[in-house]
Amino acid sequence: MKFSESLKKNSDFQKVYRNGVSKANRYLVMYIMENGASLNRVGISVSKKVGNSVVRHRLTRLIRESYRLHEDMFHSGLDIVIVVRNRAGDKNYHEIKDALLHLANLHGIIDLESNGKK
RNA sequence: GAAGUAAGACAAGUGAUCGCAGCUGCCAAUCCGAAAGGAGGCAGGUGAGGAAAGUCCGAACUUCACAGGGCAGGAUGCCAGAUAACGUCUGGUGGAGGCGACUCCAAGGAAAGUGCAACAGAAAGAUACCGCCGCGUUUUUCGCGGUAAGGGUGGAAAGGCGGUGUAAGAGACCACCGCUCCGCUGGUAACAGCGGAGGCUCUGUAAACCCCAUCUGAAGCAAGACCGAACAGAAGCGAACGUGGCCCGCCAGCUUCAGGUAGGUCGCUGGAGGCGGCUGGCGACAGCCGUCGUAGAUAGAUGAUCACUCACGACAUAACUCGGCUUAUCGUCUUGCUUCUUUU
Repeated sequence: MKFSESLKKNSDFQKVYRNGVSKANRYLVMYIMENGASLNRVGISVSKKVGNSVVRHRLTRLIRESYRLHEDMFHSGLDIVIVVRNRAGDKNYHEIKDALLHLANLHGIIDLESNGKK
């Protein structure tokens, strides 16, 4: 990913959970916190309640792919944590992508017009 | 052809675009570096499973512990073999099921001891409820005694079955079968066959405690090895400044050392390896020859979109590596064998 790296340490996740702003819809929960850097850092969390290893890996990839393909639209300098809710287990790419963009729009961190030009 | 049984193979496919992780090659130009090289870029090729799962056994490897012996705990439990090893596998023996192919079996010990056996039933290491027989009484009834052949209960009722016998019965006696012991024969053995003797008096349960025999040190790749910032530590040096009348000392600084945190490198994939052939063995397997190169991430890589085809796609994602076991699973195909039916 060009403008982003992944969020790795547990302490980073905890920091975002504690200090960030959260919004949710049917399938996802998104936590946002400004990190003061020029890059975005993205973390994805899928609980074991959602499904077995295959389901969890698939959801992680769908979210990562959704973010990657729409990276240009996101504002930078943010720490983003995306938590998958239980009912998202059997959803396909388009539903996950729409959920992700919907949440980003709620947070006001994306620029929809740049997508229209592209 | 139908039904079944055993063994094995596969686990939707093709193309295009974008994306991810190692590897190989190239890079005059960007950044770091004295250089090697690295970051980055481009190209090529590779990239999860039959169970990768459960983590139930066994091993390899690593660290720690360790004179020797015993106890406790744990595991295994017919015999012989295979194997690095096993609780796995192979071939047998015995038992259970099936017409059969074939499948299944924690398959040592119940006179060492303890426990448990609900309910039913008269009685569960002992018994007489009904019944049968005898005697007494007697219209019936009732009482005493004998009896396990019959009924009923139960998972299980005192060896089975037929006869002799008897008041009725009973291994009381006899034949056959079974059980235990002894001998002989066959077999490496489990065991089988034959012969003889004995009693048939004492149920089941040891995936209940237990007894006997054999095995067994612990933890696990987040094992562990190496390099190694920062902070704090030790030793040495210590110009100037400060403390001080001055020296030592302290503070600051430099050098070295040990320690081993963040981080990095290794462990990390070529191995008791796959495939084919020959030889030995009933077989598990072993030996020899040829051939193949097949993931190594470290918050954790296999995805997305579009198009087409079909049977419309199950269970499920490597994390040090092997050998097994168990469990989950949409379906497709191959081969051997069995039973039945039809045709010749």
